[in-house]
Parts: sequence; structure tokens; C-alpha cells
Amino acid sequence: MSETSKIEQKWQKRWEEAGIFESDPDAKRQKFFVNVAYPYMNGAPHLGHAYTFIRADVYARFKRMQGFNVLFPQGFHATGEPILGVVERVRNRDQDQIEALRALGATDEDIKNFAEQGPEFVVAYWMDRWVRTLKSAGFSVDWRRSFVTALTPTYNRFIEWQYNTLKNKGYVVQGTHPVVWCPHDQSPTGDHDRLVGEGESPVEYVMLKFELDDGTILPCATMRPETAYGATNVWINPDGDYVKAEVDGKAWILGKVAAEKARDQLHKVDVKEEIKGSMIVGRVAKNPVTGLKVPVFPAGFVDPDTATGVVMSVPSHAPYDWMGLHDLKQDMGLSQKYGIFQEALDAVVPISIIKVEGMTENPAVEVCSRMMISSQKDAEKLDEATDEVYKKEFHQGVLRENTGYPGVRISEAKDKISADFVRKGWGEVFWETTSEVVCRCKTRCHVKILENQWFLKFSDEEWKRRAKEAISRMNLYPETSRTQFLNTVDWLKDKACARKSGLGTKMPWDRDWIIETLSDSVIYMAYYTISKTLKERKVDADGLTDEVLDYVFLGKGDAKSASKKSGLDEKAIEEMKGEFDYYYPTDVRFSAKELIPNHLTYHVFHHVAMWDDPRMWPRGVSVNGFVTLNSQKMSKRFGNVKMLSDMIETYGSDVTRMNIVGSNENMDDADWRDDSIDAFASRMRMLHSLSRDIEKSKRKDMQNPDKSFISMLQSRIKSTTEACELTRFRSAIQSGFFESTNDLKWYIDRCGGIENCNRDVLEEGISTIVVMMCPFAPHTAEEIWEGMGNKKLAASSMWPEANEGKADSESESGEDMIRQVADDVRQIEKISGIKPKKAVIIVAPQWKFDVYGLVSKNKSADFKTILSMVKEKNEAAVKYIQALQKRGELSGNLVSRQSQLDLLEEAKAFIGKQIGAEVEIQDAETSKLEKARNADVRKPAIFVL
RNA sequence: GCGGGGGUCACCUAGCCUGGUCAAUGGUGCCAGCUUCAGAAGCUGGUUCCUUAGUGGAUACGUGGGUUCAAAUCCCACCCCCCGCACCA
Repeated sequence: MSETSKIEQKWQKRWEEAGIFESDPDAKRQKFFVNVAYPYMNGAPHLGHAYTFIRADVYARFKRMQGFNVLFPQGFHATGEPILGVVERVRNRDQDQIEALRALGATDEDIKNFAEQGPEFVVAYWMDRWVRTLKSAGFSVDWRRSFVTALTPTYNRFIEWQYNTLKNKGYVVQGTHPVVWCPHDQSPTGDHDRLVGEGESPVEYVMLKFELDDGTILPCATMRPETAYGATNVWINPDGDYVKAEVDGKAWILGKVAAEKARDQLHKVDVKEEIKGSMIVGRVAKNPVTGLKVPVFPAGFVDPDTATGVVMSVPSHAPYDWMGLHDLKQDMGLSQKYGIFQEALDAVVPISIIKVEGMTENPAVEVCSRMMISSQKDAEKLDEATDEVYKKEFHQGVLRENTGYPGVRISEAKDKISADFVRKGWGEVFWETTSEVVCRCKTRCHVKILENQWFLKFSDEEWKRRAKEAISRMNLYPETSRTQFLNTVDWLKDKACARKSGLGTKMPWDRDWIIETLSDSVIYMAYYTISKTLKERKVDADGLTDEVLDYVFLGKGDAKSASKKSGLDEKAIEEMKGEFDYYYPTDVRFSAKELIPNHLTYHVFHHVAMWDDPRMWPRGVSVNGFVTLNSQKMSKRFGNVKMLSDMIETYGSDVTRMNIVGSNENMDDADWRDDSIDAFASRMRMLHSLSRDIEKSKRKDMQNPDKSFISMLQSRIKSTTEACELTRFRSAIQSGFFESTNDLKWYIDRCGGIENCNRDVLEEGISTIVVMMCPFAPHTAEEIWEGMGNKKLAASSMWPEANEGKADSESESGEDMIRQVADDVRQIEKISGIKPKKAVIIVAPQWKFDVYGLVSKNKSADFKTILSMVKEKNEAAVKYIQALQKRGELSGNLVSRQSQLDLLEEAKAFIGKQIGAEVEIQDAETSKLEKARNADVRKPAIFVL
């Protein structure tokens, strides 16, 4: 075992023994509830998880050090399909799955148990891994409150109570809903279950009911129903498989596949006979919109498997249709084969129904000829042409007089036209996927309308309003995420909240359904507050009646009656209620930004539904970006995944924590860089070794460097604290760790080594830095802290507070001047190439001074004036500047001439060391050097001799 | 298509809300020097171009305009990149 991990384990043990992370209600202290979205138990934590989790731990530690009674619990998630999927695949000896588990460190014995013991074992296995890893990362979690969803009966009971409550309030409703459906698996096909068609979703077509002479309906599916006014004919694939069927009691002809789809879309379909498309070519169909009778023509571009397999032809506005006609007219053989007369073909001319500025009457014709498309087989160009025509017509096109909507813009009227057509009985809605979708089982999917599905009624306006109210009250880190939350609320439609398969809690009133994973993970933060009691008092699920939970969480009814009916000890009930009342709501919830559009917004919705009292609504959310590895996307497929436990083993927890949390903040992606690790490690080593040398310092008096260092430390404290509050940990590490240690280095250098430092100042500086790095690198902080003679744990020490009284901008300006002079001396030496024996520094005459650190708080004029006054040797400048300072319009300090002389005199040795030469300070006014007296300088002048 | 976030001097990032201390923060890389048996680490300095004894100037914050005494920062247009879009954790 490495030295680092020995030290880290030592402190982890000490923390555990001290029990400082276990939190119980304490009326005298203010609570703070930090939590992370719980992880799913089908793998071990990798750096992606680690980023969010470490951020949460840093914040919990920070708040604890600020004196809050911090509750930081951690639960685990097992609801849903994937765990069952793993078990099934292992049972089927799926080699890919077994390899994947081995790669995660599972032994053959483990894998055997996966198969034999099933989900319980899988969950227990990963939970164990997670807990061990999080502990080794130094997490300050109250482990007494942990639990896992789905497999915990009391948790199931809690979820039942949640859904009973929601249903009583009318937030859970039953309804129908279109989903992408696999006819083979007989289940919805989610994105991750697809071989082809990731990201595709159901869209609404309108199938317009063209009618053949005998009354048979020929449904033409279209996404542009308005173009029905320009339909010249109907297309059918002559070689395609079609059926004659009775649909909802009427005779239809449609694609064979389409008949199946229609059946899944709540139509009553009875297939009578299979036919080829060619059988209806040449017949005449009546357009339901215009009443016009148009012929049915053959076209190879019609896919009988897409939508209804029948389309109407609008050659004026659809490039495919125009080319279809073109081909038919060219190929006499084809038209003869299907018995289409030349006259019939000649009769078909494009009917323009949309006017587009800057385009001819028939945009499709125009574009086809411009792009030199020669046939309907030129699919690539035709798709491009279609896209172009469609976009122009949609955005700029206006319907002509020959339609039912003259002068209307397509983009504005499209939805209304569809609705009108359906209402008038000219057409019906038909669902299709946006593009081809193929299930993992290799079956082509289509859209099914699910019936009797349970929904959370997120479309409810009042519910939305309350969700928005809650969001507006929340602290969001970063603030920029707020619009995303609000937009999500607007955008959210009813959400299916139950499935037929997977692990989870059964819908209490409809045991066929299982509450789905995103729907049973939204108010469980409340469960943390009772989880400890449930375990300690061994409460079983039966005891947790709705009445008990109503009392505990909502304050309804009374404990006595709830106790009597449930048989649960009244003390247990009161204890749970006490915990809940004390800790709720959550103060900050940490998560990755990908959960904003779903989980995080749902969790707001559910809280406002469950609790009428806004004081119980979540108070804050902090989101972070993704994690990349050395700028490469983390991806299991390319083996580009790093496990947290490996990183801890290799680098130690502290460095790992800093390297990930310090790499970025806000919603930007965090980049794990192997090569930045040293920066953290070496800085910590430096701090550690300095802390051991403190006792070498002997000086007692306060000199300028001392005052300046202490002053700068105050601003570091301030900015570090502010950054931490906003969960901007990169900034916090920047100022609280890197910049403050830089200050420390300068201070020691300036004093001429640690021996010449002021003991108290040095100790205060190092202590402050160590305490500020404690949330980030807790183990190292403890180690240094103890080494400095502290008895109390660093983790329970107080976070430093900036002391305004110690701010001293004058001495900071002084140090700044020394820095400048020292820098200049080095520059001159270097550029001149002289190895000097002596450097003479001459302080300028009265009017010639520098404006170190001066900042104008007023806008333009003043600062400009000052500069020009200084340049023009105006002695009044000093008075003017002083007046401005008095009025508070200028911040910063002038370094007066006398101070310049004094400071430089005192810093002679330090400056001399830069070039290894003697330094002499002279006053320009009394200088013996003629050159110096006459020099036109603004800063102290330097001559190297 | 809808919604969100971005484009900064090698790379990653700060600054932008509240315009002037911005040739612009910090880290990494690279170069030089010190240290070292060597390596690693550490330390110091440099890292747009020209010029200079610590200076001055030019060009620069996606592109093009605009507002202003003054723009990385405000306004307009454009180009490009990333992410989410539901029954899935």
C-alpha cells in the first residue's frame, strides 16, 4: 500500500470514529441538506459520476465548516430494466456482457452469482463497490441513511404513498399515447434499444381519404395536407404489397404493413385480400378536399412500407411528384404496361397553390430543372430539392386563391389546416416515425397508440405555474441554467409514468403497472430523513400506512391514531416526523446538466404537487457538465473510461478530487488531465513542507510584507468563500489554493527566507490555506493540520472569515512597488548584459510618482484626468487624487515618496539578491549622481553600475 | 425543427452582466537558465510581431458592421461548434 493511501485511510478511520459526518436533528444548530442524484446499480463509479459526487462532498464539507449541521446522505437506484437485462444476458451466457463485467472487476464467482442469485445480488454487489469507493474517496456521507430503491419494501411503500397522494390530487391520469413500438418484442422501443433510428420519434401525418369509384377509401398519407389543393393524381407502387381491408367498417386499400400499423393505432382492421399495387393503377379517385377526380399512377419511389403506402401527387410543389410524372411521360412502355392513355397523362399538369417570392409558379419544376435532375431514381438530388422547396414554401410561402386559405402563410396555418381537414372528415391522423426505426431484435418498428397508460399530468397549467414558482424561488448554480428549467416546464407534456416490466414499485391501484424509474426517484430525498429510523427501529413496510406517512411528511392527522391503526410505535412516528421537519427541504442537489430536462425538473413538479407549503420545496440545484478524459469524450465503446477507484489507487483521493473538481466549473465540461496532476501534488507537498518549517521563523514585529500578506489573505478568503457558495470550485481552488500559496511564496521570498518571517503571520497564512483546502483535499489538510499541533480535526474546524480590519491596501501597494522595482532591476540586468556590482535606485521627485494600484470607480473622465495630470507634472495631482480617495471614488493607494524611500531601504537586501549585487537607495533631490537628478522618471529610477 | 450553451494570444480556461488598472487570468505544453552523477521533481525567467537599459508602437478576443472619447465587454447581421428533445437511466 502506498504512503498516500495509508495516510488517507488513517484519516477516514478517524472521521468515522469521531462520527462527525453523522447528522441528527439539533434545534440549536441550523441544518443544511446536501444531496446527489443517486446512481444506478449496474456498474462501478467512473470519473463522470465522480465529478458530481465530489462536488457534492466538497460543498457538504464547506457548509459543515461554516457551522451548519450538514446532512449528506447517499442512496442507490435499482428501478427499471437494465439490472434485469444484465441478469438475463449473463444467464444466456452473453460473452460481451460477461467481458464487460470482468472489465469492471467482477470475478467468475461473482458472475456466477449474478446468474444464479439474480437482481438482489447484482444490486448488493455494486452497492458494496460504490460504498467502498466513495469511502476511499473521503466522502463525508452519513451512511446510516443509505438505501436502495425497488428492492426495499419500505421504499416501495413510500412510493405507493406518493402515487396515492398524487392520484388523489388529480395529477395521475390515464390516457392514450403514441410510442415507437416493436411488434416483435411487443414493447416500446427506446432510443438505446434501437439498431437504426436513434433520435427518431412519432410524428403526425394526415391520411386524406381519397375515394375510388366504388367507394373504397385510398388513404394518402401526407405531412403537407395543404397541398391537397394541388393534387393532380395518386401514386402507388405497382410492385408493392397492398391489402383490401375493412377499416372501421369501411372498405380501404392500403399498404400491407400500413394495415398492421392502423391496427396499432386504434383502428379496427380486418384484412380481406392481399393485392399488388398495380391492380389499382389507372383507376380514378376523388380528392376529399377539392372533390376533383384524379387518376392513380404507378411510381417506384413510393415505399409501400412507409406510412400508408399511398401518396397524392403534387407536381407543382413536390420534386418527386414532378419527376414521377416526367418519367411516366418519357417511358411509353411503362404507361402502356399499366394501360394509361397518353391523353390521361397529358391532362395532368401541375397546379400551383403556393406563392413564393422569388420563385416561379411551380417551384418543384424550377428546382428540378436547375439541379438537372433527370429521373425519380436520382434520390440524393431529389431529397435535396425537396428539402429546399419545402423550406422556402414553409417559411415564405403563401397559399393562393385556389385554396381554402387564400393569403395565408404556410408556417402559420399548417396545424390549423390539418385539424380542419380531420374535423371535416376528409382525413384522419396517422402516426409514423420520423425516419426508419429498427429494433435491436432487427424488427422494423412503427408507432403504436398505447391505451390505458398512466400519466403524470405535466401538461396541467396550474401545475406548471406552481413548478415555475418553485423554480423562481430556487438557488440555481450556475444561474444560467434557470432558463433551461423554465423552458422545460413550458415544453413538458404528459409523462407516462408506468411500464409493464422492470424492477420497481407496482402502481398501488393497478398492479399490472410498475412505476417507472424517472417517476420513482423524485421525492426520495424525503425518504433519507426517515431511513435511519426505519432501519434502527426495524420498521417493516406494513407499518408505513398512508396515514402514518401523511402525518410524517404532510402533518396531516395525528400520531396517536396513525400509530393505533398501523401498529407502529408512536415514538418511531414522532421521530421520523421530527427528522423530516428539521431537515426538509433539500438545500442543494447536485447533478449533471443532462438531468435538467427530465429528472431535475420532474423533481420540482413532484415537490410542488406533494407539498402545498412552498417552504418544503427544493431550495437549490447545482449542475455540472460532462467529463472528458484528456479532451476525449468518455466512451465505453472506445475503452476511454476511467474508474474512480483506479484513480484513487494511482494518485490518491485528494489529488484526484482536486484534479477533477479544479478542472472546470459551471456547466462546462470538466477535462481530466493526467498532466495537470503534478500541479496539485507538488503544491500540496510544498505547503506540507512549509508547515513543518514554521517554527524556524522567529521575527515578531509587523513589517510591510507581513501586513501586505495578511491583507491579501483576506481577499483570498473572500473570493474563495464566494466561489464556494456558488459551487464554483475551480475558482475556489484557484484563489484559495494556487493564488494564496503564490502569495505565501512571495511573502517568504520577500522576507528573505522562512527564518525571517513573522511567526504569527506565517502560521496564520498556512493555517488559513490549509483550512480552505480542507473540503477539496481533506486528507492532506488533516495531515498538515495535525502536524501544526492542532488537536481538533480540520474537517470540523471553522471556515475562515475575511477580516476587513486586516485589509491594508497601502502596504499591498507598497509590496507591489517593491515587486515592480525588483522586476525592473532583473530586466535591466538581463537586457544590458552587464553583471553589475551595484544598483542605485533613485526615488523620483515629488511630482513624479507612480499610480500603483489606483482604480477609479467613477467612469471615464477622472481616471483620464489623473493620468494626464501626472504626465504633465501637475503637483495638484496629489491633492486631487487624495480628494478623490476621500470621497471613495478612488480605490487603491498612492505610495508616498517617503514610504517609497523607507520601503526600498528596507527591501534593499531582497532586491539585491535578484541580481547578486549591492543596492543603494537615493533620493533624486539629494542624489550625487547628476544623471539621476536630471532623469525624467515616474517610478523609482534604477541605475546599474 | 424546438430549446439550451458556446467560439479568447499552442492547448484548456478567466474576463463579458456593471465598457477604461486588458497584450488580456490561471494551469498545461514549449524554450532558456539554475539545481542534479543521471533521470524525475523543484526553482527563475520567457512564450503575437517590431523596437528598447526597465520603453514605445503595431496587430489582436469567430466574421462583418454599428454605438462610444474608449469595446473581448453593449447593439445588429452572419458563420461555425457542442448538448437535450421523453416512456430511457
